[in-house]
Amino acid sequence: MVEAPERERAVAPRRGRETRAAIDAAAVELFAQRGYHATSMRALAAAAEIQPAAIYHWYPGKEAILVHLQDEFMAELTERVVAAMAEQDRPALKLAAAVREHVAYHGEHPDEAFVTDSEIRALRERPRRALIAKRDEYQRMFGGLVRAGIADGSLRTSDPDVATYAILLQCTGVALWFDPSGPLGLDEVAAVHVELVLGGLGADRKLIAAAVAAPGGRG
Amino acid sequence: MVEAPERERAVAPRRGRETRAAIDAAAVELFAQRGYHATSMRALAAAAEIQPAAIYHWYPGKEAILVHLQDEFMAELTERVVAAMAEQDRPALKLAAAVREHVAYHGEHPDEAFVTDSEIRALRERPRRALIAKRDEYQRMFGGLVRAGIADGSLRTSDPDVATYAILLQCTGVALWFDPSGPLGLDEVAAVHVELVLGGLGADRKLIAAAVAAPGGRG
DNA sequence: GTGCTCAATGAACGATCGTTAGGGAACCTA
DNA sequence: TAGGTTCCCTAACGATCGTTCATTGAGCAC
Repeated sequence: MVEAPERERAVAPRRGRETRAAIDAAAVELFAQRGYHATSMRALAAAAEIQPAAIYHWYPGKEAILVHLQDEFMAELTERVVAAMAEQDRPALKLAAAVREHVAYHGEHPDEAFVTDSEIRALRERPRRALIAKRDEYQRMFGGLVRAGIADGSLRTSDPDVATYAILLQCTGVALWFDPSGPLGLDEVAAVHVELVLGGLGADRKLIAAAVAAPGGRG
Repeated sequence: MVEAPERERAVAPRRGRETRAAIDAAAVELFAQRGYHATSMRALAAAAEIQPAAIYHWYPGKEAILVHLQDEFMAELTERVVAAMAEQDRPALKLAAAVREHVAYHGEHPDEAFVTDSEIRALRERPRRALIAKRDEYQRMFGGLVRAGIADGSLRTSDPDVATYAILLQCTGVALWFDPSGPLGLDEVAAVHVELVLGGLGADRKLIAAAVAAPGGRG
């Protein structure tokens, strides 16, 4: 029998769980840069330096990568914001801490934030509903703080729901434009947002100054 | 000769320019709902009730539909906001008018707004650069108003650039959540945003009340 | 060293993608 | 009514998509 000519196999080193991390990193970057549908499994594999079929050892399919990424982001974001809120007592200061942490986390993880927000529609019914439920619950936290601030007289707005949407949108948007090498640091950007949010809610200057000054319980 | 059995041709009525409008309408809806890359030319054609090949009579390709849609939105938005600004004299009131018009237009055309904002990355280099240039110019208009308001002493912020980003993000976001059948009308939502924006910029209550009250020069 | 699991491979599947070729019916103009 | 143009069709192109298949080499337990 004639032996088939030994073709070299381009064997990637066996990296175990590191491979999964490489897939995740590639997915975050490419989904954010080009979008979920514009990113092929082959492009993902190339960025992770494996063959396309190897992805299926770690994930059941393309959508599962997206779901994993979004779930992780929402969980970590929620945990950090809840923790930041817990360090304050007055509603307006809780809101300020939440805004500060929300901005900081979005500035630190802009790609994850962008993918989580913008690729909801890429999900099929079931996981989409689940993610939207988490997002809604997260938003209700902020809404509750706005209402509590109004109730105790420190805040004021002609519509708490609209105000809540506006607050979250401007803070989430930081992920779209913040540049770590720009003139302002993340904590400065966060402070500006605290000022904008509380100002928009009619807080008095002393309260705003106090909220801007307090660095998330670390002071 | 044997005649081939006459198969029925599914002939759509000739609609001329109406067909183009149907393609545009289908594109706005489907691009907004599923995303540009997730929308096939076949899906577009089905929604417009024509065959896929007919699209190429009106557009040179898929990207051209997106470009047309985005250009039209940016042009109309800019025109309306510029006109609204022109009806006021003081910077803070110009800003309020711009915010009001920006919110109104986004509330009226949420799909177009969303597609224009979120599908920039789907464009190839050339049209992407062109759209980004228009968007940046539009943003600079708002930035100029913020700075002018600071210069004349009616507004105040610790960073005009961050404030400008925040203003545009919260107002643009109205396209994401506004529901015409909801409890608030578009002009009410716009008024809330005027209040939030000017409040965030430290305007005094009299100024805010004046800006909220003035319905875009019609009073 | 023998057997088993893990992590990865090359090759191929059917489906769908954007696009094009070529033709024909409807409409306008003269 | 003849001729040209407009509008839309059917059919198919090559490329690429997400995914599956059978297989293989490395490393570990006994």
